[in-house]
Amino acid sequence: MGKPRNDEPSTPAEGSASAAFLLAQVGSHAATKFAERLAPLGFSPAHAGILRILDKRGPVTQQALAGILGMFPSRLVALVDQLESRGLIERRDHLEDRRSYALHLTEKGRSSLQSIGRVAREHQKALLAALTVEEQSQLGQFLQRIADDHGLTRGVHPGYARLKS
Amino acid sequence: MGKPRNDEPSTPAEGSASAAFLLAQVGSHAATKFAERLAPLGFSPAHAGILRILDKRGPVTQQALAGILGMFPSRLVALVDQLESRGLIERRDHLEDRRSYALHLTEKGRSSLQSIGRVAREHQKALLAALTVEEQSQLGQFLQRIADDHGLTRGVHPGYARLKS
DNA sequence: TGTAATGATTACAATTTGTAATGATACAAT
DNA sequence: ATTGTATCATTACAAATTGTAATCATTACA
Repeated sequence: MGKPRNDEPSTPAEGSASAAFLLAQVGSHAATKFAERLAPLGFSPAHAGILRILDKRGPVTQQALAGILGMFPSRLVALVDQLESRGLIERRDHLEDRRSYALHLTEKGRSSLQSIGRVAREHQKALLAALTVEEQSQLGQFLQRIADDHGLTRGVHPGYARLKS
Repeated sequence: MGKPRNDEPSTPAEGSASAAFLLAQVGSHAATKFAERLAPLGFSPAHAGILRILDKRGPVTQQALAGILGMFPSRLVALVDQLESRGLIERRDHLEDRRSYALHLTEKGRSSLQSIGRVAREHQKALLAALTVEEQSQLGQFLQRIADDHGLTRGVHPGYARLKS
């Protein structure tokens, strides 16, 4: 009954699924729940992702933003339209290249981002309620190490590419 | 610099994202990578899920299977067709109700399930390579507790409902 | 019996997602 | 300068996905 060795991965057989499966399962659930909490504010996860990136990486072109989010520029158009019509971001003229816009986060957008942050914290609290604070921190470290190991971009959910507008 | 208290969740600010976000991010990545490993065998995650459930929960009707997977019965038809045409499952007559079929896993299906299991273990090994075996086990326990806490059905990925045929 | 409900399937409508075409602009090479 | 090619945002369009409704056979209930 010793612990499994590294080259002979555990097959948790009955009772608990594999960590990899659980990761996908719980991750999907987390994404769904977060989207549900976001919906009342009129945002989709993709909206939140856009605001987040604009906040962190300053003004960018739509092309660059699409690249970061891993979605087609054509799909970004509608999302940007929606956020701009709500006054959360602005399409300002790009100084050096008149083909493109420089997307800016407005004050109102920054404020929305804070609301989103609050929702995210509530979400996290509910999601991880089964763990002690200490364990939550450990979980976060494990996940961050996995994410880094696989070259995942911080703050960019691979699923943005296919989360509805 | 003490640890955050429970009613004042940590905002990891810079450097590392929140555990909830990481969960969704890494989980999505895990699902994608698993699907990629499965593709060469001619399976989608949904296929694997069906075989898995038939193996564990004996013969079931398509209606019941759709319920378990959280997908529409109409969508299941094509998936079952594909698996049956490959001889991995069978639509046998239901003894008590001639409207429905009893879906059975064949020997060949059982063998495919083993191949899938091997792929899953390779996948897990690669996915969790950044963690020690001890940490992998801990991660699995954390995730299982979260999954149980939220009433997630063991072995059923919420995303099956929208993973391509 | 007959009337409503259920299971599998098919048909269809709605949504989502990827690609290609458009018009304006930039850049590189004459 | 001028011509050709590449890029950016946008639109138009095609393909795939997904949800709903209709169908047919069968079962359950009144």
